Amino acid sequence: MRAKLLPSADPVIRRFSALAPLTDDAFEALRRTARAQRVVAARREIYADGGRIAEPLIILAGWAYRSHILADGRRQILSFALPGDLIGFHHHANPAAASSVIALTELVLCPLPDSLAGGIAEAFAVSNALDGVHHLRHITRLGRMSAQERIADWLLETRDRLLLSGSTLGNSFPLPVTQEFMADTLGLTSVHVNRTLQSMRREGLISLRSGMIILHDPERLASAIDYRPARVMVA
Amino acid sequence: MRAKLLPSADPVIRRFSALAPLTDDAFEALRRTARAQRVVAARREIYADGGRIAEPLIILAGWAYRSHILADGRRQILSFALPGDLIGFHHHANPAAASSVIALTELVLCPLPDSLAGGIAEAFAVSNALDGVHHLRHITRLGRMSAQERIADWLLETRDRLLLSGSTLGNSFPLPVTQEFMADTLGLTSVHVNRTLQSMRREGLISLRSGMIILHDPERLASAIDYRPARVMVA
DNA sequence: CGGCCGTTTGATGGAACTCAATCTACGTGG
DNA sequence: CCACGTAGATTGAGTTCCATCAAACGGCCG
Repeated sequence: MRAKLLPSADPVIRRFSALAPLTDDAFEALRRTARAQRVVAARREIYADGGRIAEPLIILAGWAYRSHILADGRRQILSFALPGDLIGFHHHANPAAASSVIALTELVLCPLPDSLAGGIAEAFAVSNALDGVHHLRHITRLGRMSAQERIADWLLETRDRLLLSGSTLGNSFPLPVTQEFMADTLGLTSVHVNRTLQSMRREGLISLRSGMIILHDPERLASAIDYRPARVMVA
Repeated sequence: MRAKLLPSADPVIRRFSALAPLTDDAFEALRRTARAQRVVAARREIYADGGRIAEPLIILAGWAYRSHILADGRRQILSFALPGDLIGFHHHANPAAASSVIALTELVLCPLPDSLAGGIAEAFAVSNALDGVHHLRHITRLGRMSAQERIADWLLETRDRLLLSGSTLGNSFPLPVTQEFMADTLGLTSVHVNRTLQSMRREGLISLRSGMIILHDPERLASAIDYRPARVMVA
């Protein structure tokens, strides 16, 4: 376990201001709420499937995942929540969680700012819409792509999302998921994920070790599967 | 082609008042806007992928579908929009369509009411949240269910959605989709959908002819795959 | 140093795909 | 009223991804 720094509001501010123009007051409001941070251990459940969503939260650091478990134990991971992401945010009263949200890594969370003025409300709406778009893309991924395409497409999407909050390092980024998690995300088995990753390494597309991944040529990878970034607003 | 009746606001009113309590004014507003109906021919595109969403619409009658096409022609159908459903509704400015929406059957549409007071705004928010839940369920369906489970689960969900607007007839309901469409929805090929449907017929689970389907024992079917209805609010 | 979690490898099986042909229902024009 | 065209459903044979089962391997931590 490495030394723990106090996470700043940086990823959040970067992401939200990329989603909507924010005023200085909005920046200040985000910085203020980020001070009210709480830490959640890995594997802790944040929202339970079917339970009431107590309170929306912002992720300052760490990854969470949303999942659904079938009666016989099969698990589907629906999405990941990354630094700067919003979870449990809804436009209607008494929202029930449609799935569990669980901390994948240790998580640093903070509540929503008191005021959503200055563009924050718009950023939240866009963030929500982006989540929706990612869900739709995941449907296409699962329904109509091969194992290698699913992995490549998901890696590129994850990279784009991390770029938004400045959480990448050149062509590499943290990937704190086991092959088992990847399998449950992409509708495969961990054995097949393993073999597919190996073949992608052999082809020189990726390198993967100790929780970090390198995409050696994201553009080539993207054009190979005709990947294009998600968009929720007309240019 | 059968004689065409003027579609009433009935399915819409039923559905929305099931989603949120509506005032008499709200009923009246819905009835009023339903008179401004327009007809769209089957196969006509309503929103184009990536294009700007001109205007949200309500479906008075008919089915539409949302789909995404890959570069090599593979198609994934993301969802269907049924009578009483809302399409193109967003909480942020300048929304871009994340996918095409196309009329599956002939469609009767109307615009949103002038005022969203009296519970309509809340019903819209709940309707949107329900769509989101259905997308998540579709992810699980595609990622972790067998062909027969996918079909059964999707039929049960479609039935529940039609029940909301009163568009079923006992245990049967209209199903204006070819096996090709079902395949592109469920991540299968039409050949395999055909064989799976046949086996379900042989087992006495369903009957299917001329655009209508009968689920002979929805409860048995539901318990066989541990199906449970979608919910977006705590009881 | 042992236990555990995650990765890797091998052998085998099966659910679903592909390709291709036939069948059926239905609408259309002669 | 019937020949014809077409879209969709059905059937058959062969194939391929990906799943399953099982075991071995590697790194990390207590």
